[in-house]
Amino acid sequence: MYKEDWLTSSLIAGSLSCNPVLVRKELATLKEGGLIESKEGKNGGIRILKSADKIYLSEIFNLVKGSDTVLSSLKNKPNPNCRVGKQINIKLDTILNDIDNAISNELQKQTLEEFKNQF
Amino acid sequence: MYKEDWLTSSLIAGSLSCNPVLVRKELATLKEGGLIESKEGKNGGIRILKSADKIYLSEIFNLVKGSDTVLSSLKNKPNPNCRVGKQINIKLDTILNDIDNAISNELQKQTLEEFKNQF
DNA sequence: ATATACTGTATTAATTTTTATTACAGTACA
DNA sequence: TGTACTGTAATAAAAATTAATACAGTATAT
Repeated sequence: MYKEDWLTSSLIAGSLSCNPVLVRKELATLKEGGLIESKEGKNGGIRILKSADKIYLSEIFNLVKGSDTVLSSLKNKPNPNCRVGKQINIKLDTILNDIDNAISNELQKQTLEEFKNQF
Repeated sequence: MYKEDWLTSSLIAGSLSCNPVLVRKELATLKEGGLIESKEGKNGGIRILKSADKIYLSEIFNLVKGSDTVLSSLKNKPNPNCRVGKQINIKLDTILNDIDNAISNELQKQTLEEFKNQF
């Protein structure tokens, strides 16, 4: 097993121009989703676990997205005594979920391998 | 012409629990798009210009969205000496635009009138 | 065994973005 | 001519994101 197999969070962070801790946090999500694995200790790091041609961009999207809808976390607090306000968030949430699904469907058209091969 | 025809930014802001100035700014976009009209001066305000059953939610989305893509403003600045970094934003932008289009298509399924009638 | 270099995670600080506030010129109405 | 709006700019406050620091736990190599 070569050292180069494992990318460190520092290396990735350098490439992205961001903080290694942020990388480790975000990648924890991909790890939970089974897309990558990580190894602690010296010469450790992160590497892809699932074959890139089996990873659709939608899978990454849905993992990273988490439980919120993408376009809003619906933090507005309308008047519950208002006939519309009482229901608006429920109705909006339906649309927001439809949007998430539409995005997911769009991203299902391309695998990570296909994306990679553009370069 | 009745006073009630024109909603003031304060009234709308109250209903949304936000600031009237914010409402006036956002609605300026809808005005440019021809969805609403506004009247200055006493008893002025804002009212819908186009019939709600002719306004698809996609139209509102595209106006409010502006020129950026929804999921990112691509403010990352990858290394231009990197073979991937050099092109990544162009390739990502393609996907981000596809996503915007997918959202727009989804929102084209419903008019404002149909949304309103849920209440 | 022991120094080294990683992950994982928590806490706090800094930065950026969003929203609110204040102010006021311009306008239409009564 | 006073009043109540919009439109817009400038600044302040709040919220969200990102960065920095710290350190326990762990695997490797010597």
